Amino acid sequence: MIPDSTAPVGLTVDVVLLTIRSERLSVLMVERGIEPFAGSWALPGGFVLPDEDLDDAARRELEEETSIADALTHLEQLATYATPDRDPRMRVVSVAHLAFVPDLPSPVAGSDAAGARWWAADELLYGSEGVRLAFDHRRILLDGVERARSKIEYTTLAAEFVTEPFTLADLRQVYESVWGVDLDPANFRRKVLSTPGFVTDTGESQSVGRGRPAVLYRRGPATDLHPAMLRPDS
Amino acid sequence: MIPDSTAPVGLTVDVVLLTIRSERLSVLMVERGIEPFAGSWALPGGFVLPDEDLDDAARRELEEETSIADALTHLEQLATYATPDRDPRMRVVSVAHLAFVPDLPSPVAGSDAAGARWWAADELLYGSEGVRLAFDHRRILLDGVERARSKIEYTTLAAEFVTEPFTLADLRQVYESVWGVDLDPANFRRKVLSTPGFVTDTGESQSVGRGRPAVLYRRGPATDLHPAMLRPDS
DNA sequence: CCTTATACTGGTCACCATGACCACAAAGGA
DNA sequence: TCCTTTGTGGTCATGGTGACCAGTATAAGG
Repeated sequence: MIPDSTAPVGLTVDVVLLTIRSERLSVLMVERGIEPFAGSWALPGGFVLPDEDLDDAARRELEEETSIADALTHLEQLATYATPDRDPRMRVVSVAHLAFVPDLPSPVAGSDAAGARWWAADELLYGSEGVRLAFDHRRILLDGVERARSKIEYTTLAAEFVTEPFTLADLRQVYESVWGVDLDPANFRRKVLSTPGFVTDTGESQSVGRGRPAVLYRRGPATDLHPAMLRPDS
Repeated sequence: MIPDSTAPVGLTVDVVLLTIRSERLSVLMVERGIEPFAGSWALPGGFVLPDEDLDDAARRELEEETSIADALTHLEQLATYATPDRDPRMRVVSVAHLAFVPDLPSPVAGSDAAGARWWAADELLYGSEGVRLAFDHRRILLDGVERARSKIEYTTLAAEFVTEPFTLADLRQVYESVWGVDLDPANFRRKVLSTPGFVTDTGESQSVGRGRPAVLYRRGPATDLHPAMLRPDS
């Protein structure tokens, strides 16, 4: 019971910060300037301070490295990664977190790290280019994307990806980008409006160029979807 | 980036091991013999060895403390708890795991710890008796039970709670115990049998006293339920 | 100015899963 | 031999969904 046979371990947090950019699910990454994995892209994160809670550390690191000062309305724990050799320097246990923000909450400027930018998730995960991810961050990113895909099925968290006010097409675009499918506009509308508290009508409408103007909505008080939004096969 | 400002942290695993005993959802607990929290009940667990993976540590601790040698067919990570003052001795980060076993896989004998026994989950969580739980293990247990409740909705993991061969009544009892509801036998049967690969028919049947004998089944190859098993309101 | 393309809105219809039942079968116990 | 109990098989109404169609409201183009 006494930790005499335990090696020193480092405790870190990493954040999978997702958004929708140009109709694509995107993730914030930081280019590493030092070894190991210098030049590779890593999830924003870092060591947890003494007496600091995990979610506090996640928010602080996001602020320091990427100046995303936006109060993250949703930050949840994703999973913990502790494979002994995942960091060549020492044993490091990383508690990964998952967060959603609307498109372009801030232009990722004034960053502490060498460089921070948004990457399209599938480009980073399945792109043929020689993009290199640090540590086991590819696995973490895979788990984060999968968690996001299932979370928007049975919660209203998809609305965290859009700025208020938004149209039902905006919200539908979130589902289509995260799931990688096309949804029928009419059926999607019926589903969202039949869920009490998912969105609230503002009465106003907006035209974005071609097509009939769409009614504008805001996020409603509901947090769960019963029954869930069904994800099409492919 | 360099961990110079980090305090030493201890890394532990804790396991929420659930089963069904006497038609009640039950959890394996260990009585602590030493301070802190001597005399309180704790989840089985302990420190992770150097170069040891988290799930290996969880299996080893379960073996050491409770002699549950059964190869756990399902052991999943639950969540990580790292509140700075959760252990009065030092900062300890605990990665909680969740596992399901059939009723009475072994009588919890030859235990390393002072005492290990099964507790009915609701008795431990909401009982009026003066049962004391160590550390933040009440919160971990709450999260584990909630995870189990939702997991059996959309996976076939409920079958991990029964010994083969089993009747549909046995499987239904799992859902009723975990969810705390009553299910219609006929509708439950239709749902299970209409899900390909949930269970496989053995052709044999068994009589357990009163009532018509029930057909015996084994676990099928399916792992997911589409659509999910619906949990009644209350 | 009129036509066309585009996209949001509103509706119908068939299908499927489900909940609430009902009836029968097959065992044990009084 | 009832009678109770429990598993099995079925019907029926309801609600959510996918597929589809029609109408409306805007911008772009001739």
